[in-house]
Amino acid sequence: MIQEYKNQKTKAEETSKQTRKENEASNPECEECDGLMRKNESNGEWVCEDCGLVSEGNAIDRGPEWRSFNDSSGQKSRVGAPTTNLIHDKGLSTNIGWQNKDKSGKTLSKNKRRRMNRLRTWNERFRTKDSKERNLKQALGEIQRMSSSLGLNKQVEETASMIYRQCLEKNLLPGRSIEGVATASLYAAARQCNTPRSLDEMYPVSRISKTSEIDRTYRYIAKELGLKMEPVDPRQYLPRFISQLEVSNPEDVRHVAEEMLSAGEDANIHSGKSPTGLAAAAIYCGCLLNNEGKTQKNIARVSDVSEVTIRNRYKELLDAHPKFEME
DNA sequence: ACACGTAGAGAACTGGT
DNA sequence: ACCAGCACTCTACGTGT
Repeated sequence: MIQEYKNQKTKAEETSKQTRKENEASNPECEECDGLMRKNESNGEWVCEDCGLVSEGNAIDRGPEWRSFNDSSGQKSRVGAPTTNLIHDKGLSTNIGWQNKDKSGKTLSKNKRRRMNRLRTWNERFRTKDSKERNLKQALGEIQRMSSSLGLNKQVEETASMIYRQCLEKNLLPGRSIEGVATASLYAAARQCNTPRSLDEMYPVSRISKTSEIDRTYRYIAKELGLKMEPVDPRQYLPRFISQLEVSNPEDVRHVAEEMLSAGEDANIHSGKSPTGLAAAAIYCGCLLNNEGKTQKNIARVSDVSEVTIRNRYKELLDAHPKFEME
């Protein structure tokens, strides 16, 4: 008996370790240096491991509450799951127990039982009170299913859920399928979270019969919600790429790269180009001018951009910069 | 080994009908 | 709603230093 209890305990410890690991994998990235943010469990703040930046955006600790309410037993009790956008009512709804017993465990009288039944019925009606709620419930399930088979993280799921909620609020659903809007939301969310998946990747995991429907729906909701799909600032990638490159003077390289990017912006050669490509090219310039001896191949590997693109972009950047203008 | 250039294919978007 | 064209990036080569 005791042995069994111990086994259970170690099993529970193992699973909690595992979930902690999984949680860490979905930790947000630092806005300043792209390092991994870690949560300080005592106050719920997110702190960057690399630069020490403290994020205020998520200052509320939504973790479950593990504390003792009953001093005599000393057992810790869990108050509830963290709120999440992934459950249609954010997990905040009331549930009425099915046992017809009062708090001391006594069976309820016939009259009270009938009353509880009525309460349950109405509670259920309010919980999924209209078509929107039921709709949302189904869509969020779809989003989670697709997200997991595409290997997207929780952050993307949450973002997709937010987008879907906005579609509902703005009444964009009528005339469109739940599947379509859910898939489009996930597609948009994956892009916003910098882990994009192509439309062709989305198609097989969705329950959509036509490829073009995802494309069309995505365009529609992006337009209606004013989703900002503007390309990210190439500067955002500099610190991460440079640190992965392991150059001797990261600051100098970064300085030159930023200068090149600014000159490129002034010359308006950045529009339509991939931000990672521009960042990689700017870093290549920085390495050349600082004699870091990094090849295009080195940079292509850390930036996930082809050598060809680096070549094309870096020549444009040089042309755009007044200092290096071709004679 | 590296830099550079080119061709052909493919993905995402735009605009015309 | 559909299709064609676009500007871009990719892979896979070949060439020159």
